[in-house]
Amino acid sequence: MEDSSDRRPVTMKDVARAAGVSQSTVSRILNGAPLKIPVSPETRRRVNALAVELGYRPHPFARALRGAPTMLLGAVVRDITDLFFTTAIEALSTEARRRGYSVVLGHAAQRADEALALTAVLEARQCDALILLGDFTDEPRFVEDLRAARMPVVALWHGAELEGFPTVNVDNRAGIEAALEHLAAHGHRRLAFVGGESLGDIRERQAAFEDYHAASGIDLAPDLVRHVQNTPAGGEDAFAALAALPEPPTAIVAATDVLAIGIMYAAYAHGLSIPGDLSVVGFDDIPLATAIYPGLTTVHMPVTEMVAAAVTFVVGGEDSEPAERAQSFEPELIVRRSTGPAPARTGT
Amino acid sequence: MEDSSDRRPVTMKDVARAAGVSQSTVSRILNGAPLKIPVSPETRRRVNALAVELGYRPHPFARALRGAPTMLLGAVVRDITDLFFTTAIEALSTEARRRGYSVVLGHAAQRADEALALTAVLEARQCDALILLGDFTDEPRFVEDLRAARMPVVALWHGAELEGFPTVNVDNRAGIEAALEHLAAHGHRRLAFVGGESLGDIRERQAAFEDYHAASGIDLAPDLVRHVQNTPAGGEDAFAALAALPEPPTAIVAATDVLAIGIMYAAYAHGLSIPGDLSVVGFDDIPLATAIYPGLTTVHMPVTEMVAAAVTFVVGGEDSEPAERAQSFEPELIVRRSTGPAPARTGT
DNA sequence: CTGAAAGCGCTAACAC
DNA sequence: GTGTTAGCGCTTTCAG
Repeated sequence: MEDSSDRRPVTMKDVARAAGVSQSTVSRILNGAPLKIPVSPETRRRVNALAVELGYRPHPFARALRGAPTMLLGAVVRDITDLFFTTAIEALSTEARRRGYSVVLGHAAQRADEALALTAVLEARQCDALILLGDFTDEPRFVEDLRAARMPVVALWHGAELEGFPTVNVDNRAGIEAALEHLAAHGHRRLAFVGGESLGDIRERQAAFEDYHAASGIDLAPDLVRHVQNTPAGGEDAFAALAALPEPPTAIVAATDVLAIGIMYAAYAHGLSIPGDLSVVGFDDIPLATAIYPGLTTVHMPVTEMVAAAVTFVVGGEDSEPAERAQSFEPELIVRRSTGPAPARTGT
Repeated sequence: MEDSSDRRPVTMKDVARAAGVSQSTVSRILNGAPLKIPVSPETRRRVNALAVELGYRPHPFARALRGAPTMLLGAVVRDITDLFFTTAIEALSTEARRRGYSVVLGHAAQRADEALALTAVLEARQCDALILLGDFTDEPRFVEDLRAARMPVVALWHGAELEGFPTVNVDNRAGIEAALEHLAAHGHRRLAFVGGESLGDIRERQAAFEDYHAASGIDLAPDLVRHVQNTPAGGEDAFAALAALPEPPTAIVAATDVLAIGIMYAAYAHGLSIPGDLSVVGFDDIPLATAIYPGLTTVHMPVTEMVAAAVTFVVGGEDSEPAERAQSFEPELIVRRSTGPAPARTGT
């Protein structure tokens, strides 16, 4: 059925020779809108058949050379082991394929000079666009390089504006407020906040937490706001510190689910029950959130939609163009079993 | 300092014009081994300086067109949300960058036809090589396409041989045996095995589990081997089934840490303490394993080395070439707190 | 030591 | 309708 002389890739020239037409005719037929360009149906049929039979595959680099898009999307992720970004990348990969793109991974290493090297690789016209996942404000040289690069860039979950680039974010304030109102309705009056590095989303979530206290007149001891590494281990550290307080909180708002998981484990290890002794709220709604006992109450984001919006920003819309340079999506509080009424023991 | 006419990418022609030499001279200078090719030191110096000053960047596609490697590694992952593969990808990304490569993600979608589409993208000479992460035997058409593609392919954690491709695997049998001996030393005589889809690594781990029982004359009720989805939720399902048994196991061997996590949660929810009432062993040693209460005893793999070996297979060794077409690495049991003596209640 | 020229696979004017 | 011709940015003979 197939030619067994399967040595060298089949080029247009091969197809042309086989069909007895010129190479450019083959190009026209294989590319142009089906019936837009003037070619005889007969030739068209013959060439198409031959192309399939010979197993012709366009060579993307040759096309790219001619100025065609590479159909490659560069994804730069702050920390690819972060469970949240893992799901984000899956969504991105799916959305990219849906549009015919592939994703080139550029997980930003710890070291600044590596992030730099990254630009060189990704910027070298290899990708049609760059998608930043997470906050990069602590990588100023990298951002500077990006600005110099002539390539569409979008910042996803950067948390705040990234001067000069379109951004797609979640309304962190609304998410935190929903969580706090939920806790308040359950009688919690002594709340703690645990976050990772004070960047982007985290910073916004913390600000919302603090503002809520100020607005509702609840006293907020500085000890109740903790910064740790954004890992379960970090969450454990934070719990340890909070549990050691003279008057521990009855509820903890974690800036991410990853932290919440660590907090819950540490609470169990400490002999507490959840939500009996302590309520915990997360943020992100990673898949693990449903699989963790007793189910994590958390703030869900429309990840798929956000990713789609980001892709639209950089490679152009599917239908209508996005209006603004910065898009914000509304999150939703998902109430599971990790939150409940404040324990009675709470003092006046 | 910099030219402000920062419009179009700087090509060799630009550098040549600026230096007053021919474009081919620029090519020679910018590529050839530093002093191997005959060019006057003076010209060399001037061209190099100009290249930097103008911000010249080689265009990889033009090079690729000429037959140069694309420096792109395609990574096809069964399930990119799998916590284990997440760490694997990070390792791969790091190793790739170390060698000057970038990673193109091709996470295989659920649906077979999508996995197929994958080939078209990755096979089209975009990548220098393909790295398969996980088992793909249930995707025969994909594997078939791979075989037809003229591109180096290696299977990492495919679990068993992949007919025709080099493979890099862990010695699953040794890992399971270490776990079982550890449990046996603690007096456990009634053990259960929980695994995901019976593919690759999972199948091997299960076989080792069963063989161990046969060899040591321990009776193994069929009910004690469960297959569930490879997620924490799957682990919970498995635990529920095992706990409902007339004589539940005193220890559970999970084929992956992800499952172990679900099992542990379900055990807590069931009122059990670990390892007091139940011992749990995992496999993989994902980062979460240390961050989970009370610390998961699990089988660790030399991920970095394995990834490096796989890359060496497909893009050539750094120093010496690997001898075999299939490499196997030795795992190591990491004992944490999720395993302990079998509870006294165990019947005779 | 260096320039001219060809060509990688493909697209796009421009002829006929 | 279809062939011819350039040329994308780069490497590589082949002449000087």
